[in-house]
Amino acid sequence: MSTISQELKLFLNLTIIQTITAKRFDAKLQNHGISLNEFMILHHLANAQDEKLRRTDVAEKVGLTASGITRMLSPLEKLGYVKREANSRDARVSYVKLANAGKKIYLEAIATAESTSEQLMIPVKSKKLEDLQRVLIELGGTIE
Amino acid sequence: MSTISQELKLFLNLTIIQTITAKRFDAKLQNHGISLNEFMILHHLANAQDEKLRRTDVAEKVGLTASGITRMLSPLEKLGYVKREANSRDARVSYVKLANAGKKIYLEAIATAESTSEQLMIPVKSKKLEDLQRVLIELGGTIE
DNA sequence: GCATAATACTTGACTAATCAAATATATATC
DNA sequence: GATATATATTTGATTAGTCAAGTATTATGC
Repeated sequence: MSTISQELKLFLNLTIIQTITAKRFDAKLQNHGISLNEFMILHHLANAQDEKLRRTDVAEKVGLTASGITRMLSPLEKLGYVKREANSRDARVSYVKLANAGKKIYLEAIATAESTSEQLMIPVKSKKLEDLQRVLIELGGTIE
Repeated sequence: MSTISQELKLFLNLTIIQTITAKRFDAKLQNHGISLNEFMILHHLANAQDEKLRRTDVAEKVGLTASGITRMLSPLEKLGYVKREANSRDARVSYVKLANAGKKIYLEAIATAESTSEQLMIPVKSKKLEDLQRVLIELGGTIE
């Protein structure tokens, strides 16, 4: 049996935990018609200056490529959750701005997100975050 | 600005950290021609009794669906990294068994995986895992 | 021991993302 | 101020996975 380092175990567990918890989270958010990544975009917009961000900044904040962001934003625009805004100083840039409908959905989804993450993180709370590896195991990590 | 709980922040950071680190990890493993999830399958097989597992067990261990596992294993079989084995007691079950070529690749990839995870987890080590949220921020979490 | 339900796996249709290339604009250099 | 390089975004082709349905087999209740 191969022995692997604590760091590698930790990383692998991070991976599987995220795979599993993201699915559960996503399923809950479907009640609001949005995905986890869409929720994350709305969150970043809601907390940004003027509730708007450049598309590359959105990409960086959610960890996707600019291309992926273009694809994700297109349906959100059609639904009227976000809108485009030009940058008067730089014509290459296109801002994404939170629209009213998007803000409404975001605020509704927050309640769901809070209760879901609370449920998911119960084991973390009880251990007071002191041992990440142990926590990851408790959350369902399969590498011990 | 909306205020969100520690648990939700933690979960969202877990998500983005994983998105980013998985990409880096995956890129490194490409030197061995395998993906992160393929590496994880080889790892579980290498550590299993008789170096074999049922397909559903593989699915559960890596957090994917049975369908996804079928699709992932197909190229690994073609490459001769894993092979099929029947279960004499239950004809529904098909074992996945680590083949020699697969073991070889796994052992080679381990070195890469170790050095990559070590690099990725440097901030974790230094903080001795005591504060997960702080660590996630240090790893690049964008929700503070 | 027969009908019903549960389990293991595969397949077709789809989706969310990637990458590489294309377009448009802005910045820097000489 | 012309040319080369860098940045912001979009698009076509591809990929890794999902879900729902289908097939085969096994387990359960009467």
